Amino acid sequence: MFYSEGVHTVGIDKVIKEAGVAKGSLFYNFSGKDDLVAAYLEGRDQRRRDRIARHQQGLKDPIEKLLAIFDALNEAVAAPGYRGCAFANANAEALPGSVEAKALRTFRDWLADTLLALGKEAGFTDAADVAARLGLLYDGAVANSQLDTHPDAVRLAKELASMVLNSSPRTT
Amino acid sequence: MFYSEGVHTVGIDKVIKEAGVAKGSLFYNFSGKDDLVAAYLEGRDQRRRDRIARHQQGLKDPIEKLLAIFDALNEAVAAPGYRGCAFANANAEALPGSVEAKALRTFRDWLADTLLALGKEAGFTDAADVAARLGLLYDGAVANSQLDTHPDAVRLAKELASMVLNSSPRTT
DNA sequence: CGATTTTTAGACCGATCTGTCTGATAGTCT
DNA sequence: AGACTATCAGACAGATCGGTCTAAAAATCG
Repeated sequence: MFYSEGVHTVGIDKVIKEAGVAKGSLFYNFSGKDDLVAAYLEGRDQRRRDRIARHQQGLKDPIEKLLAIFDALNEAVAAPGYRGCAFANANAEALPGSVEAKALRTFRDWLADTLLALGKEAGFTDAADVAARLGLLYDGAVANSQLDTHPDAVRLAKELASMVLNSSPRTT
Repeated sequence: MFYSEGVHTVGIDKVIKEAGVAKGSLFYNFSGKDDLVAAYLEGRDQRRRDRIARHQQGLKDPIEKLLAIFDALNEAVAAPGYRGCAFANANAEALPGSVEAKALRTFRDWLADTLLALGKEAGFTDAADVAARLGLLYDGAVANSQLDTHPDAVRLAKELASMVLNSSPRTT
């Protein structure tokens, strides 16, 4: 519900009704709504990383691993009810320092690190630049899929990513 | 305030206090908060289109006009307090059919139409494909700038856009 | 079994939300 | 001047918000 309707829009009462649980139980297990939202976002983060790892499984070539990230995204986008990046959405109306902002930062940093590490592993002369370009394409695919419900956005992004990877100079 | 703090976060009372206006006056001029939000988003839409038009001013070549869109974006991103696309942010926690959703659709449709029209004007064999790629890069630049505060995202996107434009087949 | 933990339904709290209403005041027209 | 339009400050309403509390029931565990 937080994902499909928005963190602000969904109140505690809606949550307990949907979960079929007493209000007291919720606050017995979570210190407050912030805590609940943090748990929601942590779950999202974990599942997203798992999905990427699953699509990278068995691949040796770091370039293929980079491209597999787009395959993982493609799976997510194709899922019914896709509404874009949960972290970006939650952050859109959250204040700096909020749990939403922290969750966003956690994922973004992980993504940037992952792209950079794979770029280095692949031997790109300017791995940071390659990582930045891929990150841009990733974000573009996410946003475009959400805002225009364009089914080909991810495929297009992967295509452009291939182009970037093929045209960037490597030491090896 | 709607832009920097979020539509849901900012209440009527905050608005009238900041505007130095009486509550009655606000509801005398606007039928409700939705109406106020709609006006806010319409203003954003107008200013964004104006900014793009300004950057395209004097240019004849449709390809240069396409690239000028990224220049306009660059100006917006560089402005202090940039927090991404106002429509996307407002829509992140809005329900389908809301004024936020309508405003988003209006701008997105305009952007898609504009890209397609310029692509056709430039004589691309597959103008729809070119427009889709540019849209993807545009969205990527917006999202990346917002989520990572990456100052070079727009420049990078324009560079990739140039690559796309140069490598796409044209009839003329 | 007894002791402890967890869940239950729902009343209740104070704060905040959008929106209304009042009655006076000010500005703008002909 | 007179009629109309707009603004004012702020009390008020009804709903909803996150969160607390109670007292009983249920589940868990040594």
